[in-house]
Amino acid sequence: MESSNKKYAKIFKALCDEQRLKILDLLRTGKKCGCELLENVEIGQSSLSYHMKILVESGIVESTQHGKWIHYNISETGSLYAIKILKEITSVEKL
Amino acid sequence: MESSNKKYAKIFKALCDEQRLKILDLLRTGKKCGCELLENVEIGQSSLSYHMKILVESGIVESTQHGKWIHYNISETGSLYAIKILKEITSVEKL
DNA sequence: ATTTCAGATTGACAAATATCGATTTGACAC
DNA sequence: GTGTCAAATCGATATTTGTCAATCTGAAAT
Repeated sequence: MESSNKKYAKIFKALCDEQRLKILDLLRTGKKCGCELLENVEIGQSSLSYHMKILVESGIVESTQHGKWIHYNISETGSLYAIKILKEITSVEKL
Repeated sequence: MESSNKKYAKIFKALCDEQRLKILDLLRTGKKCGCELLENVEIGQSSLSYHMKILVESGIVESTQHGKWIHYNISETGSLYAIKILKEITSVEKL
């Protein structure tokens, strides 16, 4: 319960950067590869790769390799988990 | 829609630090003043004040002054709003 | 009006983050 | 194999964040 905070912080850390929120927004219209994302974001390739790693490790985004491309999409499981956690940590205990 | 990302990032930024999650957890059992929180957290008074400001500005926590004490509590409105935003940004558009 | 105590603010500093350009890796074509 | 293109990694750097100790502010009590 104490140490879950580290895990939870990691999830919300994925969501506290403007670039990553922009990327997430791009993914809302469906699965996209890195180079597609790169065209719609104002950062370089290495920075994009850095952000994608954070998003994937948070569980909110998942990636699948298709040859040399990697396709990214919003993970429903990961998203629902994040929502569950958010509800939990903001719920006031009833007496 | 583009610039809301800044606003959203601010909300999730409140949740991406272990100390703040710890504080939120303490508030789950009810309204508490700063000095009470201070006793249960391993940081100094100025750091606590810094974190409380971030939490309050995110809308997830609200504060009320009682004399020289300030009471903090989890805001239901703010929490519901955060949940709403999280659902939105992770929802995949249906065609 | 002085003292006391809760909380905010300031200045300094270390650690973590986000960025870039350059290089490396890995898959597919040729 | 060689070349090509997507993505990862590395090294350097600027910015942001979290922390502390010290000081300031503001309310309540004496």
